[in-house]
Amino acid sequence: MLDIKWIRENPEEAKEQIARRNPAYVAEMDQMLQLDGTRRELIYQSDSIKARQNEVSKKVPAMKKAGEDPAPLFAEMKELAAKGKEIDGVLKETEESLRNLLMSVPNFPDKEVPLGADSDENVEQRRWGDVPAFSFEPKPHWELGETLGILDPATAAKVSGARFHFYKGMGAALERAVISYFLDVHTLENGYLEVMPPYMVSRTSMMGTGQLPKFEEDAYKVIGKTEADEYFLIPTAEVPVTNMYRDEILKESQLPIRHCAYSACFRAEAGSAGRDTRGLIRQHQFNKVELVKFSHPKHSFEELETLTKNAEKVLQGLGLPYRVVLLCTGDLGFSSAKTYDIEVWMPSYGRYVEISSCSNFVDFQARRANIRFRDEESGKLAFVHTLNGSGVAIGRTVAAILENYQNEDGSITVPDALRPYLHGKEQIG
RNA sequence: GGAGAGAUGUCCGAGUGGUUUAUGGAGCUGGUCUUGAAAACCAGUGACCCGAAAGGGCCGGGGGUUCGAAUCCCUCUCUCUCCGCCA
Repeated sequence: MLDIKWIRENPEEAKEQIARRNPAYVAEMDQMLQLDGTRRELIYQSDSIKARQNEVSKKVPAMKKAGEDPAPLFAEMKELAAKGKEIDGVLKETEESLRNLLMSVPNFPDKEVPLGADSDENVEQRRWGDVPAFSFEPKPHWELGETLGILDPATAAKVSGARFHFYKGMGAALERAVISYFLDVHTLENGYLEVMPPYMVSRTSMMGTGQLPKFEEDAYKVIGKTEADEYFLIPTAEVPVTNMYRDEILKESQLPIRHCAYSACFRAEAGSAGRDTRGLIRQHQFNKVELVKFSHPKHSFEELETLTKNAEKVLQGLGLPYRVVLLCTGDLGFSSAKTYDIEVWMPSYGRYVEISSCSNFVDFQARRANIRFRDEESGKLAFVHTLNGSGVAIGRTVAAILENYQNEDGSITVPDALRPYLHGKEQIG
């Protein structure tokens, strides 16, 4: 959520900044300013009436004490109450409209984010590792997985539907090994505290991180005994882990807080019909290790750099070639001010494929979720900055391992780092 | 699922219809004292919203009763205690 106070004080700059993302939002910014003006006028009227009510009401006990009859005052009081109720009704509607608008406008892109329409205009930052040169025609991971009997989408389609997978035997073990390896790197080497979050969260939590209200069709909703007994399946562990600190006031000395979390993730993939229909790339349910940080505003951009490097480290550990791109304004996620995507080399695609997205949300999520800290210098409460990134997506990692480590006979060499997690096994198939 | 209790400012915690402009502590800031610190004492400081300020509003969310609600009623959300059930 953007800061309406800042927008009010810097309307032109606010419009310029939001226009970098999409000029269509400029009109919404004007609408916001108008609603804010109305709101403030109504608050002034409402507060004036209340002040008068309090003033008169204070006279009543004094008059009673003096033996006077306070009844003549009651006529004005009744009138004030009726007027106040009317104004408060309009005020409530205005505040609701303003809030809805504020909740549905995306974050300002950071000034360093390059201007661009879509992913073609993202800017490559660096590459790591050598793209493997095969002496044979490399197979896509879905073919390798089926031949090896370790991936079974057909049975999953029967049991659940499209975009689900059964992992079997060494496939399941490999997925599990990758999860353990990533968590070990992040907890033991990168200094993150592991948490295991709930997979179902409240509507309020989904609002807090920005998935709602705008992207409800992308989420799976779970209804219990009654309509009010409503949960959302988490699309990422970012949601429960960020909301751990919702409505909390942190001590400055606690910052930065760094958490890593493994979770299954659930996405409806609305609007992506026909894309990546084969293999592990785009599933309704997938596994992911997520990194989440709560930072002092002063240091959040440095924290984004280290977060990204922490995520890169696990790919380096597995020897998977990747590149890092800085997303342009047109490709930036709703809540993010600045995002680096990490893309792993996928031989079947003949290009790099997104495997992690590392973002600094600055105070956008913290304002929605009301996550604050006491600034020791000023003694004031201020919003923290939240960050998160995949560290990294498990299914896509397994796909990348199968493809990059495949041998001509269809077997897979197990990367060194994973062997301890697979009882020393060096090869699959 | 049954029964009960509760939600007040950064934290603890008073307040059950009208001088409460929300007691009182703790914390934080400044001062006195001290070689320094602690303690003690003095003063200042409270979330959030509107306002340039003065000031006003604001006691979990929403609704109601009343001339007047933190206080009474309804409702929602959450927390705690006991009982039952259960991996």
